[in-house]
Amino acid sequence: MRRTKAEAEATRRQIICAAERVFFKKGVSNATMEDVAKAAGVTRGAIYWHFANKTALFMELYKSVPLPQEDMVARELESDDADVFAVVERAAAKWLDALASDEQRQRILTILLRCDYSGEFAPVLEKQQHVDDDHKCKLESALARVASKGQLSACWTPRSAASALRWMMKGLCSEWLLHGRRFDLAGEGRENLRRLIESLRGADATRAR
Amino acid sequence: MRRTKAEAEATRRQIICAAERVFFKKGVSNATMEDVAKAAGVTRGAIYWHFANKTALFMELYKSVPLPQEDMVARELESDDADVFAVVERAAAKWLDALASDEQRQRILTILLRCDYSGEFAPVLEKQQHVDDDHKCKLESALARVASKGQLSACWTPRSAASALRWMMKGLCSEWLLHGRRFDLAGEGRENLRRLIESLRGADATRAR
DNA sequence: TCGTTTACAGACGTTCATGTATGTTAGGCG
DNA sequence: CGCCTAACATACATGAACGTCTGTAAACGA
Repeated sequence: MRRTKAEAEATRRQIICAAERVFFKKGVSNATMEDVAKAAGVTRGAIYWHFANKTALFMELYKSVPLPQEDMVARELESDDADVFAVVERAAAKWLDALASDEQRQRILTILLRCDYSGEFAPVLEKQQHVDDDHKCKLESALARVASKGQLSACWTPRSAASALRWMMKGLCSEWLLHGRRFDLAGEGRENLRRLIESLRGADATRAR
Repeated sequence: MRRTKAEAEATRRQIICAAERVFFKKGVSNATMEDVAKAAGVTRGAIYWHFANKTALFMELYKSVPLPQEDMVARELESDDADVFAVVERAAAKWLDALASDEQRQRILTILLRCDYSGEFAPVLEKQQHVDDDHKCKLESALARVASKGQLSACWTPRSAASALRWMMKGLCSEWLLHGRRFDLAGEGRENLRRLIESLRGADATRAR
């Protein structure tokens, strides 16, 4: 019953897919390898062949999902003449659309939000921290350029504006994912984003449409 | 070695205190009753005497910490002539101060942020959801009254403003607790809150100090 | 075509945490 | 003052999950 290379790759994908569903349903720490094996229609032996342990499986899921930061710090942000606000709004909206229409991505992000990062998964949290820091820096310096052109409302500093944007995005997604996706993420998310950005813009905020 | 009532109550508190430290360090799911017992200087027998199991211990911790919502939906908010913005800002700032100066509260909230709510702890998450909903409603209706007086900026609706406020608070606290408390929570938190609220206020935002 | 290795299934041994059951001692109460 | 029970400590039984080891049949390379 030796499988061909293609078949092996297929079962590997089955295992990852099953892990995603099981982790989502029972939580990472409560899920057992046996659970994942059953859901994938294989035995634990197969899983241990493809992955070292549960941590490795989790890492695989973590690697497989694009985070909002990757989109939001688009290269365009670095160009000096870009409309930073528009770029950020577009990128965020695009990412929200992608999340809203991809159930798999929803499950994986939910898993990442719910899981316990103490112990074995601590490095993941640390890495996430660095990604966050980096994203914050990029956003902040872009907003600093905006401010130097006098296009940032007097209410805000580059730093606080960057924080507000990031927290808004995170709060939005967290609430949507953890509280049962009870509102229209793409619609309301985009709307709220737009409102915040309007507030960040200078005096022309009130005459914007 | 039968203890007096007072002594028993003391060991009970020791256990809770130890659980807090151990849960914080190893995470709820990775922590064992033996760990907690050692940290408390007792045996597992003592813990099982005072608590049914680890879930009960966790619930005890959950009950013991005041959440920001309780302060933010102060009764003052319901009074019709109150300055809603000022009330919210003061309540939030007060809560941030309390958190920043109380390490125990920090640890407990960190535990609650990190832990895996699938399975046994799911009810906690649900309850949290209802508290959140309730808080959102209260805040929203208060902001609706503000809007009816024309004191809410044209950029915002009551609903989006309430969301923005809540997400800002959550993002602020989450980042501070999960990323190693690397900034001044009370100071920067209050500052950002103030900026957002200034943006929520009407046209007088720019002439505010 | 034949040996080797891959891709698993299944069995095994071990660890480890949990919950309970029992033992023990002293406090509180009549 | 003596009994009962509170407040634990200790010992025990159980089971679940893990990781490994062996078996095996077929794919793949030479």
